[in-house]
Amino acid sequence: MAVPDASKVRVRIAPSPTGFAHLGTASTALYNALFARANGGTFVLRVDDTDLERNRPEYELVIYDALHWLGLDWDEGPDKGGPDAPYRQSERRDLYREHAARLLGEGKAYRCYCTREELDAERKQAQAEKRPYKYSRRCLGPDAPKDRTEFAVRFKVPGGEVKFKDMIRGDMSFDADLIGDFIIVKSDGYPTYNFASPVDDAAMNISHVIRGEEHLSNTPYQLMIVDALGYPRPVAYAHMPLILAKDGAKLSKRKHPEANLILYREEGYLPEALINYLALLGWNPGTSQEIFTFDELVLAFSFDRVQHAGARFDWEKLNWINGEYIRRLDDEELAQRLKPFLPKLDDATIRRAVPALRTRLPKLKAAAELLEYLWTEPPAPQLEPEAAERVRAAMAVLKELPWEPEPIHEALMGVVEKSGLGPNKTFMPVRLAVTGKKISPPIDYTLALLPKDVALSRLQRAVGGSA
RNA sequence: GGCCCCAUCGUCUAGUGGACUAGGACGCGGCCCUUUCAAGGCUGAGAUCGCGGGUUCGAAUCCCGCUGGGGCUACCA
Repeated sequence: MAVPDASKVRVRIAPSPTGFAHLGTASTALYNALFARANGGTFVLRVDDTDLERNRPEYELVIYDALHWLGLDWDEGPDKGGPDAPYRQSERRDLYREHAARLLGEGKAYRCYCTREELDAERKQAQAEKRPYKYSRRCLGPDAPKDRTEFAVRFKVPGGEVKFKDMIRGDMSFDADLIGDFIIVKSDGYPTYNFASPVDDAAMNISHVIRGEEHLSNTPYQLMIVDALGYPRPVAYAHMPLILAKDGAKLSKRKHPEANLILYREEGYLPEALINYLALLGWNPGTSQEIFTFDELVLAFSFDRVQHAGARFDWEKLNWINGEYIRRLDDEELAQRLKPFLPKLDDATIRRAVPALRTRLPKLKAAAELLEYLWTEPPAPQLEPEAAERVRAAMAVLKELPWEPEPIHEALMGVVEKSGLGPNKTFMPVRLAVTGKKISPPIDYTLALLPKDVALSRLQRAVGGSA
């Protein structure tokens, strides 16, 4: 084991490979990464795969992929190795077994042969009598069931007061007399979360435990394990406010699509925009700055400006931030990022479209709707005679033009002027004829992006007749 | 039920006893710009600071109670 060095900042995240990359994991990873970077520390990724039912090895990739996309990179992990390898809890079972044996040997833990049914009955009984439930310690006494072979290991909770420091909430204190003896090793031989986590944190010299608020009440459990094992406790904890759904409920993957990180990439949110939004959910810089690069966040972030209450997720604000980031991208960069969302278009066309797209995209995927007319044949519009006349006038000048936005713009303005009518009297029927929609990029771009012959034939078709 | 955390515009938040007729951002309304849609500029509405008691000359800010929300209380993490 590495020599503990209290001055060194080491933080970790410990996601479970359930086949789903959760928004909360990104949020926690972000705060850990920020803290590590700000303190010249190390960011560890540990895979918490102790639930045989739910976890699949191949699901690790889903998490790596999402975190990489967000640019949240770790220094040590199952895929990278490191001084405290292995970083997969399923591969650290000897360590947990060893520690459980030690606790067992010292009388700080004991085998529990109770069945789930018996335990359920105990719990229901307590509930019926309106008394707080704690395990009865049956297996510690003379009533312990004999001739059974399957057992779990329980930690013998010493009771008393458990105190610790939370960087967000200050001094915390829990009454451990209220905590029943909890299971640390399941009957399948795997450790439970509240055992594996503190053992690993100690073994990996984790200095600061930064995680979601749902773990606040777990902390006394884990601290008792650390103490019983004689390890130094982490320097401090930080329990981040939860991200809530729009309706104020906890984000669940079943009910709330926004819980799924993959969705953001698919919809065309920029990773740096999501990071920015996540940072602002539950934290604020104390200034009016809203847009932050990662490096700026490293400098500005501090736990004492973290909110204590859960924060609701808001698509509108995310869309705004994402739009801000999109508008700030230069042409080439925006074209590159747009490519996956416009598979039907060649690079040159995308590049030509970019200036017309920039201020119109709350997310990259919106480009597809705006440019759909380039790869689909729109229905021919029904034009009023007056509108058809405008289209004919436009066609007349368009025919002789170099096919670029500027000349198209100038020529069309000439047509508008001659008509003595508002520009929209000409532009809207042209737009309708070419795209089939009332909304499109500016008309000069709308036309120029289409091959000239295609554009003209659509106009011709709209006024009745062939080209 | 028990324990713990929390509570300011619809949402994210500023605010740490007097500068608060409670500020900003998103969203929403209006106006301007304009070629549709955006973007941009200006502007407006929107919170009796969850409720009730205290403390104080004075409370969004401190204390107590209540209510409401969330978490933990699993051989899930």
